[in-house]
Amino acid sequence: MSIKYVILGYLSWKPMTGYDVKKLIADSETLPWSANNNQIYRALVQMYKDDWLTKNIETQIGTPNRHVYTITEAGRQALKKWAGAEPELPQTKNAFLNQLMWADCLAVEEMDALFEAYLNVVGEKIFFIRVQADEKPNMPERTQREEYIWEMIHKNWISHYEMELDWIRHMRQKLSKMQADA
Amino acid sequence: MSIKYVILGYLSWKPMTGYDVKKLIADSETLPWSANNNQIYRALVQMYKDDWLTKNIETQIGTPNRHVYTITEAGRQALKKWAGAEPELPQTKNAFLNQLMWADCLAVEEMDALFEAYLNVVGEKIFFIRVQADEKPNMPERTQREEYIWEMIHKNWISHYEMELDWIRHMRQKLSKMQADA
DNA sequence: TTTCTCATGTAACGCGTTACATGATTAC
DNA sequence: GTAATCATGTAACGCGTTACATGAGAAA
Repeated sequence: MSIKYVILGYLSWKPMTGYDVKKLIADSETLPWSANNNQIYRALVQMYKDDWLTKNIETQIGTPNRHVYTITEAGRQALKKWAGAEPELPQTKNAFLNQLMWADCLAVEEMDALFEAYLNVVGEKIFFIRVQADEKPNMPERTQREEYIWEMIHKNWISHYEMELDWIRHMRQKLSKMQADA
Repeated sequence: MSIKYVILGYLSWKPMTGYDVKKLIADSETLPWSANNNQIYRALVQMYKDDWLTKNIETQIGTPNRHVYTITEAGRQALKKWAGAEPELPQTKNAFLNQLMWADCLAVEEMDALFEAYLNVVGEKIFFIRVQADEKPNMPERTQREEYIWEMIHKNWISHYEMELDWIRHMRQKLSKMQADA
């Protein structure tokens, strides 16, 4: 997967500068990038060279000039092609599961503290995803279908993390029962 | 997260060569590494230098000598420390969700094909995780607790992917209904 | 005869991250 | 007076990947 298409996607809403795109990516609680300049500005330059974007430089005094990029027809076609491409598996790195693999050396209280800590980080994440959904950026007019899709993407993330919570709670209960029985 | 601790974890079962560890990682359907030599052999050398491992070289004729690594007490302590460390959020890169964000340009049949394809890749993944669970590697004797934990890790992955399936099916149905109503 | 297993390692490269650099304006 | 916002970009680095390199013995 490439961040290129995410940038291109946002530019399909309206012309923007790298700085604008950066903010959109940074504000997202679910996009898997930290919105660093290095990637975004390079990607814009590359897509400009590939004629996926046109550039309009607005000269300013004091601050750096704004490089406003606009998606071209070729850009829209590249985006569409990518949107319909063969889907990949989601790739999850769950360090917590790897910790658990070797966690049997921990005492009962230590493991319980680990569960508690995991509940906290996941719970917080859910909270922030919900907050972000309420503070939606300026979106263009959208079809009913697109609105539904975005809602479902949001639900996908929420379900993902809530499953973690249920899973941990279930495990914790079972383990404390095993402990009590022994 | 570091692959170091996964290697260390396997070595806590029994002494092994890099080649052995590589196979264990490669056979795993859920560990997020492709088991490449570059990482594994380097990690072993580094952990040996840090005195987390000792090395015993078994000379052979014809094939390269076997470098058998054994975990030390310092190694076990490092593993335990890591196992009890502050858990991180799982980091998921779901390219499919990013595709969907800009998929409204697709025709109804194209989007349906996309859903079908995603159902397939996720379904296959579930299948392979189940297969791998049946062909367990030679594991050491384990406590009841550890066995339960490993079972729950397995369930975590399965639930994760089955949630994807449910989610897609639900979405697909809803979208075809929206299509019919319009 | 070709492929697989055993067994070690290196080279080149891509993607992503943090931190650095500059500098005016506006808000607290 | 300090911090955030606007706005562009570069440098250094880490982690991970594929591919390369070698070479014997066993299996298909």
